[in-house]
Amino acid sequence: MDKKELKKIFTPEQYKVKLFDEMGHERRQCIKCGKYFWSIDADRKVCGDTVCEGGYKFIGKKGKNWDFHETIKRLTDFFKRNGHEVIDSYPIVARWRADLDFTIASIATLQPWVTNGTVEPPANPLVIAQPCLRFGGEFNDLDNIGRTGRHLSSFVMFGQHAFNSKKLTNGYWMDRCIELNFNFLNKELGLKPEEITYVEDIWAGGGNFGPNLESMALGAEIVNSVFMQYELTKNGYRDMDIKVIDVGWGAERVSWFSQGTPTIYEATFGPVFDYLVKQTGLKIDHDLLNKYSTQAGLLNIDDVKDVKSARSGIAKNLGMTLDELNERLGPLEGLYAIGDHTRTVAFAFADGAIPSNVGGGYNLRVVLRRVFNINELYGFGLDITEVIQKQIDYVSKSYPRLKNVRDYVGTLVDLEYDRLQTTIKKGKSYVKRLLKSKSRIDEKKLIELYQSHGMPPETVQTIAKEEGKNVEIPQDFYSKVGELQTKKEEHEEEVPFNLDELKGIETYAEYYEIPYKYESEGKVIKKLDDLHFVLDKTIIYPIGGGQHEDHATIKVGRSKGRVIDSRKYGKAIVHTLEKPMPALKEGKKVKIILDKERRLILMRHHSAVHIVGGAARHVLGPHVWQTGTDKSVEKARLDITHWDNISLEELEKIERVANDIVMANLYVPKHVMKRTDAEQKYGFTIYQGPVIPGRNLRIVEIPNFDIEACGGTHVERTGEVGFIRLLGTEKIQDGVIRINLTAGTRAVETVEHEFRVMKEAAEVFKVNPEQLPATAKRFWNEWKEQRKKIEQLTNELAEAKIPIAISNAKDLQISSGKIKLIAMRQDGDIQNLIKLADKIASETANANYLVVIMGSHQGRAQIVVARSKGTKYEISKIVRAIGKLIGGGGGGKGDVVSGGGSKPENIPEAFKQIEDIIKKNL
RNA sequence: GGGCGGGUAGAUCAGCCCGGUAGAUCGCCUGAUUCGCAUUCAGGAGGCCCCGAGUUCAAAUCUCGGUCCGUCCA
Repeated sequence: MDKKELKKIFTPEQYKVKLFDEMGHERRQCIKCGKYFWSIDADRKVCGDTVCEGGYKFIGKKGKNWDFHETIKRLTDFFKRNGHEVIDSYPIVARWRADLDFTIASIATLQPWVTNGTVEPPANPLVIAQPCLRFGGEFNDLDNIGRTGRHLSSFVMFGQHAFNSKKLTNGYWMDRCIELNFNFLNKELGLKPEEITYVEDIWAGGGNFGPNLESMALGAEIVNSVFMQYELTKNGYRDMDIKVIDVGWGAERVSWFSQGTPTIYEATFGPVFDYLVKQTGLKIDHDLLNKYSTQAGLLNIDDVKDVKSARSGIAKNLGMTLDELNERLGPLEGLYAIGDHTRTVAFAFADGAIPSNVGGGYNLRVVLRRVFNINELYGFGLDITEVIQKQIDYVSKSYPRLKNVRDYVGTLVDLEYDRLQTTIKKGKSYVKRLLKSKSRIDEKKLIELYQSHGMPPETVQTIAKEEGKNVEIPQDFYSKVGELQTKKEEHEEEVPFNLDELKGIETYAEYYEIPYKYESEGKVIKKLDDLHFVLDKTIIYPIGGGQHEDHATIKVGRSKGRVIDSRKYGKAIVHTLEKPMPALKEGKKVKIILDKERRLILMRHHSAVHIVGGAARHVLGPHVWQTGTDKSVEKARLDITHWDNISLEELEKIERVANDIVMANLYVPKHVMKRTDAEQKYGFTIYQGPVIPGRNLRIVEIPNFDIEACGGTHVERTGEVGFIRLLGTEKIQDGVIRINLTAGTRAVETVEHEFRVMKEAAEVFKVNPEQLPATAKRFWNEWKEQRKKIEQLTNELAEAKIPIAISNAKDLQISSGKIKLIAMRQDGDIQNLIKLADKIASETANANYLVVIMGSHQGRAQIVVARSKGTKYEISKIVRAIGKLIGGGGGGKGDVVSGGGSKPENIPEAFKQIEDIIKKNL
């Protein structure tokens, strides 16, 4: 359904809320844009949107003058007074969402579980001052940040949410929502009733849609109240089970509106902006800025291409060209962008995001690099780490968690700066080399430079200009690059049976009760086919949370079977048999005898991963988050966020801390609790593992060390893990390090294996393992020396033979004249033979000599044929012919060619035939 | 998550397409020039060509796998 079709659904009545009725708001159509709006001002002809209004009217007009923090406080207090519960903000890194890297809206924190009804809302109605990140998309091209005066890559969305369903009766709908909205704008923000208009529209997204009302005043859209009401179906649409009020107050926008500063940036960054101006000594042309800002609202950012043309339109209105405008406002806009980007980085770092070459971390890298580039471009000379620290100082008044990153901001910034410098340096020298070797760099090369070496075509062009060469950039370069992007194929996991059969079937997970229960009974409640069945309760753990599944022997009466796979589908746990078992029928009782060894290893590995994760956080810092794990019978692995490779010292430290926890033999309590309670009690660090749906969370707690929501099987006491051995680390991607480890018996085996390897190596050298490194080094060096000496000696030996060989040359008559043939036997490395032949060829330069050297080496025959330098005999033919005789071939180009074969015993015969071969081939 | 580029002397890189003697520049060492330094000249040392497997008479070069570094996109 497109918007036109949707519009038919919404009648004016649907928008007519109680407030409009009571206060006498009338519905009219905007003479500019044609949209319908509600207002009590009878003279009003336009809807109030910026474009229709002809620009911003609030700029330069001091309102309530709320800064960033006060705005949040005012909003919070207002809604608290009006029956809303205040919820702590979620992290900006959306770990609970598989489909998002970052939190992009306040409602995202409640999706999908609250909005789909799995989980009750933490409160109803509620408000949440949620920091959000938006790096791209139609509304937020990074390039435009700083230019439009109102766009931010990070912002606080003050979410006002209410939920309505049969069960959720404490919510409210449009009437109350707009009443609150009006009261806030009027009584708190101080707007006159006639200044406020409400514009009708339809919101749609994510398969849902509903009406919405945009609150406008003084040429600005202040907030959009969305009423999520319908969901799309195959045949149309229907009411949602839970209707949701989704109002996202832009804290920065409200703050800006109340201050009337030229742009949102002065209003938002507060003292940080003053700092930036002071540090750079930038002189701001206030007159121009004010004029520009009033009109900047007209920049139609729905279409990125339009920003340029809209800007030149504004420039024209201001009586200058676009270039002039860019020149005069450029540095200030750069400063705005730096303010925005550093704030974003501070928010992202605070919740554990790390710049990377993959995923959301890449966005962060791009943002940081833009900061460096802008700083350079305008010669600001800002200390970026310091700017970020200033942002932390300011923002942490409302978001204290930002302070956690103080210690490592500098490390990350420096690391990223160095990386950028290296990339630029390498790219530059590569481009320069290309320019020297090739006369022009074509489109294909430009794309390669950009995609593989990070060199934007503009930079390539600049460098080329410096070298006095011209490089043409295709107009549609970036879209061409985009086209090359391969579409990714999504392949769904194949299920060997019909999932519908599992509807309403539930297995009780008995494995949680006592982790050391190895025998139990269950009843077959569903048999899907010969191999797959479901029990009413089971101790066989299904694969999940990175932990591999249990195996078991099962008995039905006297017949036995093996369970070799176990998986969870919805609430049912499906076991897979090794081979069909006729005795196993629905309704039958089954005895389960768990594969104890396997369970123990998996359990130890799982607990060990928690312990090592805690140890890594302990040793490396609070920025460490788990991004993935795998626990198999052989080993376990743990992926964590960290900006650099883990050094051997750090690894040893982690191993020691981990084993300290093991030896402390701490009790590991597990408790199932409400998701919202767990979040409140332990914080969001419980979400280390994969996304866990559902109302309740199982919390696995290693007291004062590591607390995670986790559905795996775990030891009762840490001591049962036995021993943890770290195998090593690898860098999966920038910002993610994998730690491989083993625990318990496997750890002992690991150490045994390491010891054996070392012992065997030491035995070869006949030394103590202690002396192994020194001895190996010595042998290595000696080997290199001796290899060189051998080479040198064979060289000398060969050289000594040269005069004799030359004097023994035999005259040979061929069709084109006379030649002198040197045929000699020399065993040894082919390289040496080649060198010998080359020397003879040099010494007999221009003298019609032909050299044939044959010999054996390591059971194989080798031939080298050479000609006097300066002659042009086709010797590759000769070597190929000889090669055939000794079971091989040969070839080459130049004065020396080589070949060989597998039959050294034929060498004497080959020598006999040499003259014939030469005569035939020359 | 997907794609692309790369790993060769202490450093920066060429050679790879099209298999056949492993190179350049800088740096280092020695000698000459110089009162000494810089300079210049002459000579020299320095390479498991990332690792492993395959193809081949022959692999830095071709194929496959791994590893490390870089980069772009979603």
